[in-house]
Amino acid sequence: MKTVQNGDEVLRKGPWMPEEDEILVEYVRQCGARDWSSIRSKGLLPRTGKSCRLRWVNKLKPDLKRSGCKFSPEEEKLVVEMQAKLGNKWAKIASCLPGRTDNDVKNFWSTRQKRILRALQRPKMPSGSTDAAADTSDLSKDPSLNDFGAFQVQSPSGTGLLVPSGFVPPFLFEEDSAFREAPGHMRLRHSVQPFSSLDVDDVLSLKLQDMVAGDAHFTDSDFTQTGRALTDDVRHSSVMYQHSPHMVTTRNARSVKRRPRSRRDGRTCFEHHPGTDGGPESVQMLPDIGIPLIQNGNREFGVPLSEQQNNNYLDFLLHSETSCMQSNQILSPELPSFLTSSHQWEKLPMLYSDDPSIQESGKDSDSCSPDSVISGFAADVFDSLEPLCPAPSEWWVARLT
DNA sequence: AACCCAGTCAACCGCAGTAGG
DNA sequence: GCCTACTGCGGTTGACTGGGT
Repeated sequence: MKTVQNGDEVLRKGPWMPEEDEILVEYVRQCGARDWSSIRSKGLLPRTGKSCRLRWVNKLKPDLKRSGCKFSPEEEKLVVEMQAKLGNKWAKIASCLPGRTDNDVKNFWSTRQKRILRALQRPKMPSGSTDAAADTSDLSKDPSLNDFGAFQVQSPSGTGLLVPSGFVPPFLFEEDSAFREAPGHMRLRHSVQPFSSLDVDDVLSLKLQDMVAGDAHFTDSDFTQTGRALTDDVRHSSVMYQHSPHMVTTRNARSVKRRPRSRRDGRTCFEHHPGTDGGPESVQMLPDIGIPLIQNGNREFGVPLSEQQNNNYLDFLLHSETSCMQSNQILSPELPSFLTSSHQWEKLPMLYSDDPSIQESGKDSDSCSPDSVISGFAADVFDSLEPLCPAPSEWWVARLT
């Protein structure tokens, strides 16, 4: 219990005592749930009006579900749906959930978000990879993996989200004429402006189909409507990421994947593929934009296309993680995405196959960690990268502190 | 048993909207 | 119209707890 001297008065803060609750309940019974500040002015309780109201609303009000009562699946579903619809309007959402307060909903949501963050941060290592798995148990603490295998999104409040680079939604990348090499070609931007309207929740709640088809998001008018877009938030880099060199989109969010292409001077550039910018055929690109319907040995696994189209990005991530972990596979996007353009990379799935013969054919290293895989590559793999490309450590728009 | 960590919950803080003087 | 107090909301923090090591 904390007390604060406020002039002649002593204000009490911290946990409420049962006696205080009784006084408050009695006050509400007599005077109604209003004039909270008069509780203090009448000398009933040494608490601020705000504190009294909060205690009543969150704890003492009749018909509240008792604390510890977990959200039912129906409640969860409703919260998720309403949050997608309304945003963080906890009070509004809570009003649709009998017995729940805005605080309940808020806490529920933040817990859920943490769970998601952890799920996204958790590396998907093949079984039997012991040390490597332990060493990378938290991607965010592994700078080398960050440099090659992940991007981070940070909310204005500073909460970071780490996403394997292969999962980087392509719309996070913006075409920039300054980087155009020639008509039909473009280099990957090194200083991509993050679309500030895309905070973590935006990304995670996207419908996969929309991501590919480009129907739902990110027209210029959308940016205008969001108000925040491309303005201060951008300058403050509320979204921080590391680019995934083979994924680029145009300004109007036609999701386009451009595969690295060798140039005569040895540099890598990215070729525009007409017909991949949002038409129906683009749905077929789901696996192609880093969504892991990936080849592994002779198998494909991942989420059926029909299901992908119905899921949002978050659902998809969790689903794919689960399915891949169940089959002891590693998601290919966990690995350095730019290397997927290399022929050297093609043998990587073998490392993660559960078929020993396939494993053997691809194995030239004891460990299966992404780092060890990278170090196992021939040096010339990196020669094919864009020479002007800054070091991975410089890819960040800003570094998490 | 001690420690660590994640999850949960309660409460605070700051800000914005509103009503009343 | 301006100021002030009140109220409500959303973000954040810190205490507590339980499970795992």
